[in-house]
Amino acid sequence: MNDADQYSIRDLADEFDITTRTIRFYEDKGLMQPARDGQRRVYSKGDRARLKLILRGKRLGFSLDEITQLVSLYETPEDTVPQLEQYLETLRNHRSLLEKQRADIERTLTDLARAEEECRQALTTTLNGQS
Amino acid sequence: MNDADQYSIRDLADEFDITTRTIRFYEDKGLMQPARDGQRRVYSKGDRARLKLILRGKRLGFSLDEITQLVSLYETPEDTVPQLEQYLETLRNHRSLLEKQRADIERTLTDLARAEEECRQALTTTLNGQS
DNA sequence: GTTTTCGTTTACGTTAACGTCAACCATGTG
DNA sequence: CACATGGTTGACGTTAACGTAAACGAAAAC
Repeated sequence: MNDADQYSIRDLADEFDITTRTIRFYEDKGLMQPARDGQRRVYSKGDRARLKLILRGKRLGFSLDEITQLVSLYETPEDTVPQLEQYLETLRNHRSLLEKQRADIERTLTDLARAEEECRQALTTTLNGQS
Repeated sequence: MNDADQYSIRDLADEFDITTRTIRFYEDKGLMQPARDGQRRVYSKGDRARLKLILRGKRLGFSLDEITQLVSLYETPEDTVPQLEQYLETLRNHRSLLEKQRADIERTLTDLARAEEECRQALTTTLNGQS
């Protein structure tokens, strides 16, 4: 079951270092809909990519509800003009949110860099025996 | 009570669009220790800055426990060599974590840009009447 | 002077995101 | 065939991060 675009639930759990419970939970929440071989879940490459997206969203601090939105963004929307425009709107919102978050990170990194510098200064001073 | 580096709990709650309950909760967790005027909490400029840091951490998806670490990083550590080295270590860990997170954001932004492009293509195609 | 307006403590309620456990197939291995 | 292995569906437990409500104190407004 390891070749040909097919993954068991354990394959994915091990690869991404999460529990099978977590994966089933995501399915409960409607985030994934793997195929079945009889009773067992069978995951395709697309399912795997989708899970990857979900976990990326988690790392970025999004809730599962938000991730539901985010993930559905990557599926091609319907072809009517109002739907496309709605879709574009949602895309823009998510982008601006992420850009704010990136700015937050930049600020924090700057702060950390300053703290590191001060710390190194203190270390050399201390090592030189100056009280 | 609005001038001279003094803020009431409501001032801060309104400014940062959170509830007073949240601020008191952070205090319970040891994240803040405002002064008191009799029974009432009085927040200094430093307290306000600290709260700002906490909220930034939240936006970045950190837990309050992690934020406790992060915030304490900005206070000058003790001056013994092992403590300074421990401090530097923690700083580096946080930095690498944030850098990973930034990379995640870049990837997601790229994906979003592609989705936006496809969407705009679809829009012009649809507007041109091509089925 | 009393009645709003803020604030305080205490305590129980709630939601998201899983963990944990039980009871039950299915299957392949000795 | 027995049984160990891996998966499945409930169902209840747990933790973090607050929400909400009660019961009270103080001070500011009418």
